[in-house]
Amino acid sequence: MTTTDPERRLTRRRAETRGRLLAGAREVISEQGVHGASVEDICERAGFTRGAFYSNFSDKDELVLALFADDRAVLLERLRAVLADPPDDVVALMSAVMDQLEVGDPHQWFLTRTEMTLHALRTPSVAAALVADRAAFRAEVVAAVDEALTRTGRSLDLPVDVLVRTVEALHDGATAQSLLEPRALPDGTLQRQVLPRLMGPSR
Amino acid sequence: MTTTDPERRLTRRRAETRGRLLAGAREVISEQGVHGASVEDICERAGFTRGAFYSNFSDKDELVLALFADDRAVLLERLRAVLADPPDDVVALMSAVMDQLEVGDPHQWFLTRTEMTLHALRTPSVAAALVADRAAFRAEVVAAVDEALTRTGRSLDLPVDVLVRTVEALHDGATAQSLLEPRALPDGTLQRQVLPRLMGPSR
DNA sequence: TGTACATCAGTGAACGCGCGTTCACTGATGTAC
DNA sequence: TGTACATCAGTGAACGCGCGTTCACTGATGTAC
Repeated sequence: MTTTDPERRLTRRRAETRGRLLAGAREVISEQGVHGASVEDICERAGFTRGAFYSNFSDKDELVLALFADDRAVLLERLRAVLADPPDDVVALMSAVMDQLEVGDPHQWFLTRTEMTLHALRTPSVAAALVADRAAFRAEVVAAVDEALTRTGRSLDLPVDVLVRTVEALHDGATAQSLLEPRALPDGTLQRQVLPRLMGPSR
Repeated sequence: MTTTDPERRLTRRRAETRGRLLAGAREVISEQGVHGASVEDICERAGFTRGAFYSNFSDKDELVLALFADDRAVLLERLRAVLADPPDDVVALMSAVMDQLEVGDPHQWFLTRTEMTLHALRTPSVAAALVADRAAFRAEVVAAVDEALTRTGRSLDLPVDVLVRTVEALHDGATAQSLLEPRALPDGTLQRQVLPRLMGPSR
C-alpha cells in the first residue's frame, strides 16, 4: 500500500470529491463487499470517472483504509458527545453508549464494520490499528462507567472492562441476528432485554 | 445459480474429489474471502486442475453454497451429540453447547461463518436458508434447556429463547475480539465470565 | 475590476493481467462375456 | 480370472470479459498585474 502525497494542498474542491468517493465506496462496499466492489462502481455511484479516483487515492487499498479510518473517527466523536454529559444510572449510560455504536443505516454500518474486522483478521498491520482504536474506545467507556459508579456510590458484580467488552460483543452478535430476522428480532430488542440483567441489581 | 445434475451417480472417487475441493475452498476462502478466493487457488490447494472443479460443481456459487451447507450440517450433528446426554446443570449445558459452536480451527471457522452471514445479508434466498437453519438449531437447544429446567425444578429469569439467542450473539462477538486480541482475551474467556451471571443464581 | 497566464482536478481511452468458464482430449475405472 | 470394450473423471490449453491502473488531454480554478 502506498500513500497519496501529503504535500499536496487539500483544496475545497478536492475535499468534496474525496468525500463523495468515500460515501460512494461505503454504499458499494456494503452491497458487494470490499473485493466485490469495483473502482468503476464506486466512481459511478459518486458521479465521477475513474481518473478522479486515482487523483485522490493511490489505489483501492488506500481508499478502503481511509473509509475504515473515517468510520472509526465518526464513532469516537459520537461517543465523546454522549460521555460529555453521562447519565448517573449505569444501565442508562451503557444503553446510550450502545446507541452510538451505529451511525446511519444499521445494515450498511454493520456490513462495513464486519468487512473491517475480516480485513483486519487477514492483515496484521490493519489488525494492529483496529485493536488500538477499539481499545481506546473501550477505555473511554470504562472511565465513564467507573466515574458514574463512584459518583453514585454503587458497584457491579462484573469487572467494568469485562462488562464493556461484553456489551460490544453482544451488540455485534445481536445486530447480525436482527438484520437477518428483522421481524422476529427488531433492532435492539435483545440488547434491551439482556443489558439490565447483565449489570444486575446494582449494589 | 444452477445445480449439478443430480442424476449422475456419486461414485467413491467423485465423493473424494468433492471433499478435497470443499476442504481446499474452506482454507482459501477463510484466507482471502469468498470474492478473493479464485477457483484456481482452490483447485491448487486441493491438488486438482480447474476442469475437476467444473466436473463437480456447476460454478463457483454452487461450491460456496455447498460449503456453507456442509458447515451447518456438521454443526447440527455435533450439537445433537451433546444434547443426547445433556448435563442437568443449565450453565454447564449452555457451556457445552457453546463449545460446539466451533469446529476445527476457530480462526478459519469464524471467518467462514462470518462470510456466510455477510453473503446471506446480501442475498435474500441465502438468508432464508440460513435463518431457517439457525432457528432449527436454537429450537433444539431451547427444548433441551426447558427439559433440564423441568427435570431439576428450576427456572431462569430470562425467557429461554432470549437466553439462547444471547449466548449465540455473545459467542460471535466475543470470538471476533479473541481472534483480534488473542493475548488480551484468550478464546472463551469472556463467555466463561459472563455466562453464569447471565443465567443468574437459578431459582 | 479585467485580462493573460499557470496550475490543478477530473476526463476518458487504452493496456494488459487474471479470472471464470469451456471443451476436445486421455488415462482410469467399471462391465460383459 | 482374463480380455475387449464402454463409460467416466479429471487434464490442460484456449477464450474472452472485466478489472485495476496509467496517461495524454482539457476545461475549471486560482494568481499576478
